[in-house]
Amino acid sequence: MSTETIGEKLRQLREENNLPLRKVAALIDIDVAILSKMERGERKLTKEIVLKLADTYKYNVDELLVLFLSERIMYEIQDEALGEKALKVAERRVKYLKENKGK
Amino acid sequence: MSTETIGEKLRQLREENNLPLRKVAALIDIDVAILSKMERGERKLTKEIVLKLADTYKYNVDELLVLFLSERIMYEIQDEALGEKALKVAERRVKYLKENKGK
DNA sequence: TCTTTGTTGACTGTTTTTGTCAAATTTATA
DNA sequence: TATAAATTTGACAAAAACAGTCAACAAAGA
Repeated sequence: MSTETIGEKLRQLREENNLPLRKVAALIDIDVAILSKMERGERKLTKEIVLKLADTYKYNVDELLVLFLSERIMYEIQDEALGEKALKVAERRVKYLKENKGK
Repeated sequence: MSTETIGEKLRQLREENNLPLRKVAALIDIDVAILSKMERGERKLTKEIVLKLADTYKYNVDELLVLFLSERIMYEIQDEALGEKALKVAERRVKYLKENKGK
């Protein structure tokens, strides 16, 4: 099971592409410092940045987005004892909403 | 399936106990306006408030907390197409963390 | 050593959130 | 209806969270 954070994943991708922070930051138009912090989890990523980076590295966008979203979800439940139950309830509700969408 | 929000649930509980906002607000030491907004979903609830209200109404704390947490989770994924997948990934990760807790 | 790369922290301004309050509205009851 | 009780609403200010900019610093390589 993959236990890496999205930040770690993005750093890995950047290194595989042999791109320095400086260049990637320029490509997606943000400050080097911010990108550095995002890769290390010191700053939260945004959906937009994730999309731009997926494009930059030509990497599966959905996989990155799922990782990104799941991390935000995990942040919400932190170390809550009831986290797992809450996840299951949320899942049921999402399914319910999907079935009744547009209604 | 229960599709009510935690706010609606809390309002229902308050009414079942025949308590006016004024009194409950005084009991848990917050402003009436805030409690009113929380019940109607205009203000986000906090874990602390949920705990205090469960106590005030003598209602199952875990049930309310799960509702509370799942609502925050749903807020994170909103109308994301990948929301359901992200939930599943989060679930796997929580389980993984549980198994390896303390390590 | 010089150069490139990455990290860190301070500083600024902006947005978001929070608490407080009073006026306005709704609801219930005498 | 008139009065009181209950609830809602919006304005305001304080506090907290967040985002972008920059320069100094540290690490690693050529």
